[in-house]
Amino acid sequence: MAQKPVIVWFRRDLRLADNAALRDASESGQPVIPVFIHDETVEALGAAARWRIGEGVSALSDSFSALDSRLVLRRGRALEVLQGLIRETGAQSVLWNRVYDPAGIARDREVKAELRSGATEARSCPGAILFEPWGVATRDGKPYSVFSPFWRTIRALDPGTTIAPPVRLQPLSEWPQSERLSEWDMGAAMQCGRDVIARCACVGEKAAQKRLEDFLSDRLDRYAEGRDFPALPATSGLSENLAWGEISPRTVWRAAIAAWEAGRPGAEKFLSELGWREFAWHLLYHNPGMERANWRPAWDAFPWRDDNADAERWRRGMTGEPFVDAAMREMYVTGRMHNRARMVAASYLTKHLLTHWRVGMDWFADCLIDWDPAANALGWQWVAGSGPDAAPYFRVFNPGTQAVKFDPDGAYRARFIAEGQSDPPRSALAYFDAVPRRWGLSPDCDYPDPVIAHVDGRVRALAVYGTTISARAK
DNA sequence: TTTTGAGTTGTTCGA
DNA sequence: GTCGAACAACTCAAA
Repeated sequence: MAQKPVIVWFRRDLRLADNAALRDASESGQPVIPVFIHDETVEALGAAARWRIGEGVSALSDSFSALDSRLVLRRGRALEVLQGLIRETGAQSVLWNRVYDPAGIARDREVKAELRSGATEARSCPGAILFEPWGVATRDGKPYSVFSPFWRTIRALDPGTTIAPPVRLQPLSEWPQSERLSEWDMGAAMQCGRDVIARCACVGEKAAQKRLEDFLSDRLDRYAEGRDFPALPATSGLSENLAWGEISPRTVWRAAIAAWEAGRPGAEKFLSELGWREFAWHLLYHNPGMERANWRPAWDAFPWRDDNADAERWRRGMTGEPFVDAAMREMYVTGRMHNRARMVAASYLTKHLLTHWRVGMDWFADCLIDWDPAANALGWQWVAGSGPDAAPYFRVFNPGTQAVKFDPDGAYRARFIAEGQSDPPRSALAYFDAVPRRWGLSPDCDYPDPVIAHVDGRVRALAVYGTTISARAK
């Protein structure tokens, strides 16, 4: 009897465990063809994210090799690549795990319709979030737009058990051709930053699992207090792996629930952070416009500046505000930024520098290896004030006060700002290796004066809010 | 339908 | 140094 292979199309689910599409394919008894497609959505990723997904694909490829299988790599429009593979292999079906961003949804809808019209089974499975967005609603049947009631609801739900990774996959008699990952040169856009960030990245399914285990054993109990201090190793660091699906949110959720049931302090707080990730994806699903547009229309009247010279200083970690600059440099050196630092840096750009949150978000998209469109749309709009949170307009972070509170001994700032230190640490010097040469930065230069004094920035921001947002409400 | 309580993460000022 | 109040008003979600 002829083989009727099943294609499993990998996208943001670079793992074998808790992978519904892969499970269904392997249980079909047919040969499984795993494929990753370098399509326009990969092309659209920022520099660091594109490099990072390449690393994840490499690790996934190794995992399949260990199963005597092969991850097929192809470049092109997803539909055409899949149709080509179907022709070449006689595959009868294509399975994948859903994504929930607007561009991904549009692509997948077309792929599904076209494949089905060609009499190929095309089916998507859940996996990138805990609950399907259309399954969580208020009593009125509307999607939640406030976190607390959303959280109360999903906290009581059960996302189900995790799926074991396949032990073996039905072999294929003849493998379709694969492109080489090295030829894709996924780090091309990163220039000098690539080697610096590579030292900090934690790639692949095994590494993600270990990260989770280490966090639960070493750091969970102090998570609630420690998570606000960017110099401490207090957080899970899993955003990087969750972003590319190297670990499933359900795996993390169930581990955290077990810790909570064991009475571990910090477990509830950690769970709620998973809740925020979930909330962001549900919001984006129901409000696809919020990637680019103010969630509160009243904010369309706010005279944010487009890109400008101050914003450029912000990007370069040269605002003269040490906590903000440390944050921006951390992103350049590690590809990530501590959550508290993200808030302070974002507040500074949108309020002190009166620059549109999209300008900052676009930069984050280019620099973060844990880039997540939903979390960033929510986070940036939340800080800016335009998002679903009703943040009081007068909430303007004071970078100096934040530093005193959350970096009391200056360890975080010293870690990433070399200027003024007689013997700066490697992490601070690494910044100068990572940034483009044309910026002309050197650790021997003087640290800049502040772009704007905090008091002046605060007063200016509040004045603009007063004459636009709050005036319109009257 | 109407009412009611509540709402991630802050800062500043004055007692 | 510490503490409470003011900084606005709105919208959501549930009863």
